[in-house]
Amino acid sequence: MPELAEVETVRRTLEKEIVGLKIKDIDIRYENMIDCDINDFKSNIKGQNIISLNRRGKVLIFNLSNNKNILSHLRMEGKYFYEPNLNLDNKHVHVVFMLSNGYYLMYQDVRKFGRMWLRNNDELYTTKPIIEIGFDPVLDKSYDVEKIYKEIHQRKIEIKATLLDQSIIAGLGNIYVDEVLFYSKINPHKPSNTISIEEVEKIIKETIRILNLAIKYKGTTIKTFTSSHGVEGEYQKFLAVHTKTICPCCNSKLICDKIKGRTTYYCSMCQGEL
DNA sequence: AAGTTCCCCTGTTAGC
DNA sequence: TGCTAACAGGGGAACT
Repeated sequence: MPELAEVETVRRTLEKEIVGLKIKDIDIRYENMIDCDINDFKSNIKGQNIISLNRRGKVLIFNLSNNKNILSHLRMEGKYFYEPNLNLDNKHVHVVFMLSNGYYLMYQDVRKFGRMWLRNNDELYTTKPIIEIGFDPVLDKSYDVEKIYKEIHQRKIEIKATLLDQSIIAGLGNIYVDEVLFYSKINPHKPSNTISIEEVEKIIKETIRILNLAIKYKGTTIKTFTSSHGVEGEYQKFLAVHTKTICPCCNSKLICDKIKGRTTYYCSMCQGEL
């Protein structure tokens, strides 16, 4: 569920809380969360200062004083809590960082889909997961429309499925991709190889506009299966089609179906035929 | 190289 | 009431 806007909101919140602090110790309670040797992970982190907190696509990057970085992908339900007390009753807390000011940074993930990696500064952008991440619509101030058009146009799958692929445009997930396609007036089922370069430009501009607006409102909070104690955003008030039933533009009934196994909302009137 | 399928997880909900 | 199966979904791995 956290998409670029939510991850950026988490980054901004955490940045104020933890940058400058030292990681005194780390407790990994669910080992599959870590994508490398647990002991290497621990020994490389313990005793390091948190220099900065960055982001690329949906990946959080904790830059440490030993030129290493903790990469964290929240996937579906990952959340960070920064609190003075350790909550051991919470069975969904899988990683605990003990900080130099006595506070705890706890990573909670009900579905356990999240992952963490450890990368050196010099390999950060040339190894997975970040090497797979394409144009970041919020961080990258310029883009090559021709290149993005080519990457989209050479695929035959539905445009929504292509936009969910982080290697072309990064940061869109199931909610914002529906919004972007609605405002771009493009049917999500349209084959990617029938998308024109003008439509690609529209998609990029709407992606930049919508993600920045969503960040302004601290992301979208939609009721998931679990009650969330994480960052509560406001952007759900501005959603045009995702989770809605009536088109805000023409008042016709929205269509709700599946693309790549993802629930998809769109207006067949406003977003045209295939 | 692109596309397809399976898999990881667990809380919630529909169905019997 | 209690059980089971289906479902939700981002992305990686393996395979075609």
